[in-house]
Parts: sequence; structure tokens; C-alpha cells
Amino acid sequence: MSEKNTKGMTEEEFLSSYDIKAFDRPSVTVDILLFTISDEDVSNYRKLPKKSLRVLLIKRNEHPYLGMWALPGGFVRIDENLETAAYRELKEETGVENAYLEQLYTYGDLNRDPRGRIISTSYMSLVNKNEIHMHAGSDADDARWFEVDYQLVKDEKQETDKGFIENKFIEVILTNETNVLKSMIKVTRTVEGKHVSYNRSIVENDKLSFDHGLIIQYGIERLRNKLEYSDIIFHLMPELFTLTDLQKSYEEILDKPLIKANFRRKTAKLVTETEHSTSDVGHRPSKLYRFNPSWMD
Amino acid sequence: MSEKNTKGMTEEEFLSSYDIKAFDRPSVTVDILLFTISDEDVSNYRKLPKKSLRVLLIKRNEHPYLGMWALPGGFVRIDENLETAAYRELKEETGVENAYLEQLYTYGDLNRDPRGRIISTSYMSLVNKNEIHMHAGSDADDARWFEVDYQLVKDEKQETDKGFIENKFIEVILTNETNVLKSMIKVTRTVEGKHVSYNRSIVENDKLSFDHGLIIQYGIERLRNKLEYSDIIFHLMPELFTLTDLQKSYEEILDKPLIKANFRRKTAKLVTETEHSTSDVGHRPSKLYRFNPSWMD
DNA sequence: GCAATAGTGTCTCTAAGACATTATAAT
DNA sequence: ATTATAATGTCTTAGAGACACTATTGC
Repeated sequence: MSEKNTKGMTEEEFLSSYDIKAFDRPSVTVDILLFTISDEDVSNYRKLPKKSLRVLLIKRNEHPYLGMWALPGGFVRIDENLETAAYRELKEETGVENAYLEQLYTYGDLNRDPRGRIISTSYMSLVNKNEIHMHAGSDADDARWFEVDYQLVKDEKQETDKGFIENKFIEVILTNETNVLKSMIKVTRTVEGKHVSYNRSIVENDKLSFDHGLIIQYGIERLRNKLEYSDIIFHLMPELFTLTDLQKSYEEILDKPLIKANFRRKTAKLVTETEHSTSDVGHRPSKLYRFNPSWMD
Repeated sequence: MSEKNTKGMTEEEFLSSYDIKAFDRPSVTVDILLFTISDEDVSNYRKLPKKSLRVLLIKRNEHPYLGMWALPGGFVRIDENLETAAYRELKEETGVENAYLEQLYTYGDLNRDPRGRIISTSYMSLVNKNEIHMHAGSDADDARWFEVDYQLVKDEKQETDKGFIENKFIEVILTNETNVLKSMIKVTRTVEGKHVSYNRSIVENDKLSFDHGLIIQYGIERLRNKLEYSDIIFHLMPELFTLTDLQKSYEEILDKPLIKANFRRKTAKLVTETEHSTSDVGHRPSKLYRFNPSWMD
């Protein structure tokens, strides 16, 4: 097209004279919230192992937050897509190449990073523990899995003259053999007449870097919601699994018990029975199932 | 904390020597997807007006995409939060100050903007038509509402050796007294074994700038989903409304008819009856309701 | 009376939830 | 036989969906 702008310039003329660096720009990073489910050790030979939801964190070996724990991530290169950057970081930290990856939210507050104005897009990734081959990357000499604990601590509601303010305090506790990290998140819902607004902030932070507590809390919420209406759980499962495994995984993430018969009815269309079954488990063996990706039809 | 890094620097020393501009950085913009619902003119004195979902677009008066239509938005300043930038742009373009605003998605593909590497975070805003006082801003001499039409044109599924590929073609048509804009979006779902991936791309674009067709399509999907489990519809409604108004608004967004009695049962807890009612409508008057923000309890 | 919308009653069907019963492996 | 899990049956209840019927206004 050879249309001209108000200064009589064609598109080519405009673009060649356009200096995108004339304005000061923020830096952009990606942060990866990598979840997996693993089995805890069992005491009794005939008992099944308990499932535990875990998140991968990296011990920072540089300022700021030196020695504290952070989500894997890093700067987006000028010549790579946002999603490509996320996949690259994921691979650098975990060796996983084809993992499920979903964009979560972009954090852009002014003072979230002491190094300067840094905007970060967070991604959630789900992997099955068996498919990970960890090898510490260049800026990650210390990557570890942390067990996730999530609970609503307080839910208060104050009446105001025009409506009300509701504050939910959610505590996220991340545990490891040697570390306990905590973050308390305040989710505020302000209602004034028909105007509603939400705000999330960190009110307490223990050994977690940046605003990563916020990202983790948001990610857990997203994961829980998506469990109810999507099939993402299967990214956390191995190729073959028992229905009890599947149920325990749901229960661990949602943090509530489910009734077996009902659970099986609801998930029946999502899975396909295979020829295989468990053996040597100290009790009745269980059929193994696999995910049925055509369940939507 | 006075811990030192591997080079023996304290945090202060590190930060003062840290040059965040050493790496080339992208530019960051926000784009606002502003929806409203308006009444179409009526022919018959006793008939109610039809509802129509509309989106605000701005005619570009500069390269690139000179003369085409784009979402309102602009560069994020180095000294403002991401959300603040979105609110600022929204106010500049529409005069609306307290509107509902929700982050949608961040687009970061390499070649989405011919001016250079630009990453854009999109926001969805919902306003009631009565509360808008339009006044064209500096780089927006031409802001107009477009009626939104959205339809699934084709849904094809091909078997592959390891699974299948599903392509959905969705056409978004934006109409105005003088313009018809179109965008065809392809949503691809690739299933290979248990690995599933999604991809969205524009396959046809008529008079719409950048990847804005993609943003609009995604926004409509988000809006539809949220209608089902949240109360955002009320941001599109006036202070007082009839249940029929509310129902027609749902129907317009979801693009399907609802059954009155069922609709009223389901929305009953979301609203409060008032003393007021309509009058001079050429048929039985209707009670007016208002949103009940405490419906969650 | 009529056109158009307002508002309510009720039947059916499905799915969620709760609970109970039977089955089968390892020791 | 005991223990722990596997697998299925069935009753109840809540809610979605479909449809029918009555009510009220302006002209």
C-alpha cells in the first residue's frame, strides 16, 4: 500500500525513519511455574503411596534475593517469541522438551524487581515425574522440588458505606527436606455499588524471591479451576495409570476427598481401559487405563 | 542483608553496577478490548429493542496499517504499572474511569508489529453504554463502535499416525454504518499420544490491524465463558434493568436463545427486585432489578 | 379485543452425591 | 483368615431443560 500519512510519508519511509528505541522500554522476562505429582514413600507393603503436588524452584546464586528461592525463568531474547522463551527456559532447567505449557498472567508492577523495570509473563507447565531428566542449567546450580501446601487462613468481610470489602488470606507453604518457604497472599475484593475490583498482594514472604508467591498462588488456583472442566490432569499422569492413581491426583490438587463410585462415573469418558493391570501390590490388582484424547466428541 | 555473591559483591554494589540496558529489550504496549451492549432501533412501538454486542475500534491515522481499524492502546510508560497504562488508555479513548478491566493475554510473537519487537498485553473492559462520554483522544481522531458477529465456520478433524489434528475456523465480523471488517481465526488442536498443543493464527484479515482479530476472538471466548460462572454481565448493564433486558444480553453474547422460566430461576440469586418498573412500553410493565453483589454468600 | 411482553407452575431427565455391597490379590 | 484396595449397584436430591399457562399494559 502506498498511502501517505499526515507528513506525506509512505509506509516504507515511515518505518525506516521510525526509532523504536526513542522511548525508554522495560525489560521482559518469563517465569515458569512447573508442577508435577510424585509419590511419597510408603511404610506398609500393601498400602498405596500418597500423592503430593510439587513445584520446581531454583536457589538464586546472584543478587537480588541471593540465596533465596525463585521460579525458573529469565530474560526474553529480542529474537525469540514469548512462548519460545518459556520453552527454552523450561528445557534449560528440566530437560523437558514437549511439556504442556500455558500462559498464566503478566505481572508489570513498577517495583517488582530491584534491578529495574521488569515485566514478567508467567507460564504454567505440567509434567509427569517419570519424563523429567534434570540437569542443572547455567544459572541454576540448585533446582529442587517443593511440596505445595495451600490454605485459606482467613476470610473477612467489612461493610463500607457504599458496599463492602472482602479480604481472603491464603497461605502457600512450600516444603522440602531442608527448607520451608512461606508466602501469605491477600486477595481483596472491593464492591462499591455495581463497581467491583480485585487486588492481590503479598503480605508476608519467607525465603521466596520477587513476587513469585503471588504467581504460585495464582497458578494453583488456575490449576484447580481447570481440573474441573478440562483434561489437563493427564499431563501430570504417566502413560498408564490406575483409576485410583487418577483419583488421588485429583484429591491432592483439589485438597478434598472424592467418592470413588462417583469419581469413576465422571471420569469414565476421559479414559480408555487397557489390557494391562498392576501386580504384586499386596491386594487386588487394578486395571491400567490411558487417556482418551477424543473424549470431547 | 549483606550477603555477597560469587564476585564478592553486596546487593548494593551489585545493583549499582547492574546495567539493565546492556541487553536489547522489546517495547511493551497494552491493547484494550472494550465491550458494551447497546439497543438497536425499533420499528414497532410495542416491540422491545434488540440488543447488540459492540466493540470499540479506532481508525489508525499513522503507519503501519494506516487507515485501518485497531483496538485502542499504546505504549506502556517506563514509570507506570501495566494496569495503570490500561486504565490510562481507556480513559483517554472513552472518558471512562472506573470501568471493569481484566487482563486477557500477552502476545509476544516476533513479527506482530512491523515497527519492531513489540509485546502487547491485552485487557478486556466492560462498560454500560450510558456511562460513556466519548471524546476523541490525541492519537484517536476516529473511534467507533462495531457490532460483533462471531461464528464457527468450519470444524475439521484429521487423523494422523500418532493422533489427530483439529482445526476450527472462526470468523469474526465487525460491522458499522459504513464499514465491515473481517478476520478469520484458525484454532488448531494437535493431539499426539498424550501430548496436546493449541495454536491460534489469523488466516484472513480484512481492514483490521496487527493481530487484533486474534485478540478480539480470544476476548469473546473469554467473555462467553465467564458469563457462565461469574457476574461480569452486570458491568454491561445499567443500574436498573428488567430481567428481559438481562436475558437478551446473555442471549446476544452467547448467541443462543434461553428459556425464560429457567433463566429467571438461575439468575434469581444474582439480582434484587426494586420498587420501580417500566412504563409506557405498549404492553405489561416490567419490574426493575439491580445487581446483588452479595449473591456469593 | 389484540399484540406483545411479564411472570409463574410443573413435568421430565440427567447428573451429582452418599452409601453399600461384592471381588480379588499378597501374606 | 486378614488386610487393603478394586469395582460396581442403587437410592436420593438438586438442577437443567422444555413447555404450558395466566397476567397486564397500550392502542
